Amino acid sequence: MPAFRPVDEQLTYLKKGAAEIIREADLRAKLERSRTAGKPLRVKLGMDPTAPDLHLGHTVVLRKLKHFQDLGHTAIFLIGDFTGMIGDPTGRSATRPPLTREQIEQNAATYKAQVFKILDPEKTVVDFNRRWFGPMSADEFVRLAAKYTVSQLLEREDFHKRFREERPISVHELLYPLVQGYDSVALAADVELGGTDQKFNLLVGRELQRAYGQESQVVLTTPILEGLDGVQKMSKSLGNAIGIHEPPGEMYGKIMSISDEMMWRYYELLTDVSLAEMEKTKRESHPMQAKKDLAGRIVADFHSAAEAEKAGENWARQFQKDEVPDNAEEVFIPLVQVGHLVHTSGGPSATIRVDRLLLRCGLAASTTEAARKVKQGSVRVGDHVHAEPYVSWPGSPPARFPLRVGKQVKIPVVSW
RNA sequence: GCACAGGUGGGUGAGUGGUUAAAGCCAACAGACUGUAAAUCUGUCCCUCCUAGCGAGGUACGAAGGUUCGAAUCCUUCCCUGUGCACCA
Repeated sequence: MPAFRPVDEQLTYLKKGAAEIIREADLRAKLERSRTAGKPLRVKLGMDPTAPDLHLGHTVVLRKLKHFQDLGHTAIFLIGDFTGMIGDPTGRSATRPPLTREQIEQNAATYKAQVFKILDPEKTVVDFNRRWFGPMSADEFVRLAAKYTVSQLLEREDFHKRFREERPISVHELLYPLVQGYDSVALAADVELGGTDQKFNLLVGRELQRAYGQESQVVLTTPILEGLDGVQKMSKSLGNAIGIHEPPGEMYGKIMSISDEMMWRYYELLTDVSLAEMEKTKRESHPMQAKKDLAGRIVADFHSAAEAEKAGENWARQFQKDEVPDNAEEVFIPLVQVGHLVHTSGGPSATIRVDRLLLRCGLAASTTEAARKVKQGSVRVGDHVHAEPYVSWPGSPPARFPLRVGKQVKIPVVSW
C-alpha cells in the first residue's frame, strides 16, 4: 500500500502549470479520502490518435499526468480509437474528416512509444475506448444520448457559432462530447486532464458520471503552450514546434532560441521544477545559464543526461565561441554536381561553385538564394568570409571544409 | 437559381493599360550590436544561367482563352469565396 504525501504538498505539486481546476475543493476532498483509505486516484487522460508525431506542446498535459503518477496515483492513458473515428470537432469550424481504422491503429502504436518517454510504462494503464464502445448495443447508446440535451451541447462555442451561422453540424460531431464523457463513466475516473480547449468535453464527463450515479470527476486543464515565436500556439503546421523525436542538438538549439520571457513559461509547463525553485533561479541565475539548464533538462527527458550535456557543449562551441561543433553534419557530394576540375601548371585543382554547394548542403533553398547569401557576405568557408562565387581546392580529393551561413554549419565533402 | 462584392508574392494588402518582379506592413533570412535570446539599426526576401553585373533569360497577380505594340489592370467563359434575395408548400 503506497504511502501518500500530505494533501497540501500534493496539491502544490499538482497546481503548478494548471490552468484551471474544477473544482479545487473536490480535488482536495478526493486526495484526502485517497490518503486515508490508501487508495490511489484514477486519473484519466484521453488522446485521439490523430497526429502521429507529438511535440512539446502535447507533453504539457502528459507531464501533468506524470505528476499524478509521481504522487502514487493511477495514470490511465486512454487512446481514443473509437472517438478518433468521429473526429473531435474542438476548435474546428468545419467537419473534420474521420480517420480510417488503419490510420488509427498505426497512430496508436506510435503514441504509446512516445508517451512513455514521460510516463512510467510500468505504472501506466493504457486503455482503448473501443473496449466499451465496440460491444455497446444501439439501445444502450441511445440511452446514453438521452442523458444530455441538444441545447446543452449547443452551449459549446464552436457548435453554437456554426449553428447560428447555419453551417452544417453533423449529428456524429454532436455525439463526440457524449462519447468522451462516457469514457469517464466507463473508467470511473476521479480526475480527467486535458488542454483548456477540452474544457467543454471534460465537463460533460462530470454531468454524465452524475447521471450514471457516480461521483463527478475533477477536471484539471493545462494551458496551450506557445511555440518558438512565443505568440502562436505550438503547432507543427505553424513551424514553431519542437518535436519530441528531434535530435538532441536541434532540440537544445531551439530551446535556446526562445525569449527569456518564454523561458519561464517553458519551465513551468515542461519541467518538474517547483515554483519555489523557479523563483530562486529567477533571482540568482543569469538568464542564459537558466536557459541552458532548461534546455539540458528537456533534452535529458527525451534523450539522456549524457546527450544533453553533449548537446550543451556543442551548442556553446557553435553559438558562443563560433567554432565548428564536432557533430557538424557531413554532406557527401560528387564534384560534377557542384563544379569541375581545372588543370593548372601546379597540377589539377577543383573549382567549386559556392551557390550550388550551399544548395546541396541544405543551407539555402535555391541557387538564387544561395548566390544572394554569398553576395551579402554571410557565407564562410573555413574561418573566412567568402564572397566570391567560386572556391578552389588545389589539394587532392576529397575537398572537405566547414561551410557556414550565419550560425549554421555543414561540412561538405566533395569527391572526384 | 438571381444580384452584388471579391480572388495579387509565406501572411496581410496597395496597384485599375506602359520605368511594375509588382508599394507598405508582418513573418522569414543575413549583417552590426549582445548574454543564446529580446530590443535596435542595416540589408535581403520568385526561379535559372553565367562573364557574378544597378547582367541575361524564364516564370508570376484564381484558371483558360481573347483585345492591344504593350495587361495584374479591358473583354469572354469557367472555378472558388463572401454578402443579400429567392427556393425550401
